[in-house]
Amino acid sequence: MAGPRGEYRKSADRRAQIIEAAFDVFSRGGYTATSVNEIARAVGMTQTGLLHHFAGGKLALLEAVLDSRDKKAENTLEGRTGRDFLAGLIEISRAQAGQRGVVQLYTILSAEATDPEHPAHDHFRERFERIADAVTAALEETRDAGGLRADVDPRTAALSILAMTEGLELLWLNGFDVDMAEDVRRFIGTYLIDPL
Amino acid sequence: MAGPRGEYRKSADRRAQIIEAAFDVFSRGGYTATSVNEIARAVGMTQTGLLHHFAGGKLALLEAVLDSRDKKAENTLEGRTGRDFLAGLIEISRAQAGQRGVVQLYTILSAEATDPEHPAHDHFRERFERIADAVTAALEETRDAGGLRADVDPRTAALSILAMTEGLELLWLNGFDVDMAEDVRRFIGTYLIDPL
DNA sequence: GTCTATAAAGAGATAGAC
DNA sequence: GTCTATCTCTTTATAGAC
Repeated sequence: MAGPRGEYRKSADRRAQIIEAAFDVFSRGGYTATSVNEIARAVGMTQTGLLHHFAGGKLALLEAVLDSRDKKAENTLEGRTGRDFLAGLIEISRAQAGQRGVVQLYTILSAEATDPEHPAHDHFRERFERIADAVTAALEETRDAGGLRADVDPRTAALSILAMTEGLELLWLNGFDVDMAEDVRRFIGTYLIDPL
Repeated sequence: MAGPRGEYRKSADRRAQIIEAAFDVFSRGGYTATSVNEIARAVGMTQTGLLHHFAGGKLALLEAVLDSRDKKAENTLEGRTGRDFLAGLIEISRAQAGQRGVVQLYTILSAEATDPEHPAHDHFRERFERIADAVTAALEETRDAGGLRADVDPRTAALSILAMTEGLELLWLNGFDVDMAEDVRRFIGTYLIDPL
């Protein structure tokens, strides 16, 4: 199973290179405020040359960027459950502090995609649902293992944890000196019998 | 001290009416994705007719909208301190649930204004600073009255409370069934000796 | 105070040459 | 695979009539 060669390989490389550049530019201005031409210039091409690689136009380009990033992020939590999964959330928060671009991309996009007319609206709603469900499951597993406080509703708690994470990112992006990982750790701890 | 009359009065009314419409439209798409023409149509004017009332163009219009909203919001917390101020935060969260427009305006704008190049960048940074300072002061007052847990740093806690509030708003806008006021109440409670 | 007309810039998309 | 050229639409802003 060797990778593509010759012309195909060249095209795939180019595509990856474009996605990388698009990620940078989208990260600064979100989707709407960013032009394809801006991305094309960043990668040393013209607008038309770039769009040749993305049949669905600007939107297909954004989706390619999001797919690429989502895949990278899923690995940290792969196969973890219960308290171990919750600890993974803290690790992710810690890693975020070194990745302003990713944080900014998702923060700006998930806010502008709040509008049901936004092309990425469904993508972000589903993404939040997926995360919320996974955290809920981890809290339920923790409860079954006797590690959750008695008065905690897993779903409500999961949404609060997600909210805290997103909110801290917003403040951090605005230049505030917050320790995202530590604050998340403390907050998750308020739901547990033994702190993390 | 009667208000303006005749022609002046008419102009001031028109201005207020435009600000109201601009608020609605900005609330749906943020600043960048919204055109002046869209707002003009909403108020039954042309783009040029509208801009006649706002010398600084589109940006002056946004600033007028934000000024108008900020003034309305300040009243709830006016003159309150300590635990009473913290209770005010919960009242505000409760009120938000009936004002999707305001929440959406501030959520989208504070995310897109994360970019230092954004015209409203300074406005939002300063707004967050102001809120963070006020909450920090309220927590310090609560500590001086013996109501704060011993290991709580007021500034860190204030930022977490602000983060939680913003994050809950984002989830709520995305259609999640969160009880913003209740979740904020519970979270502030984790810092206090007696819950609110 | 509001309009029409228009300028000047920039967007995304397509056709077709090489 | 990438380009130039071009279309069409939309943006903000200005000039000037009424």
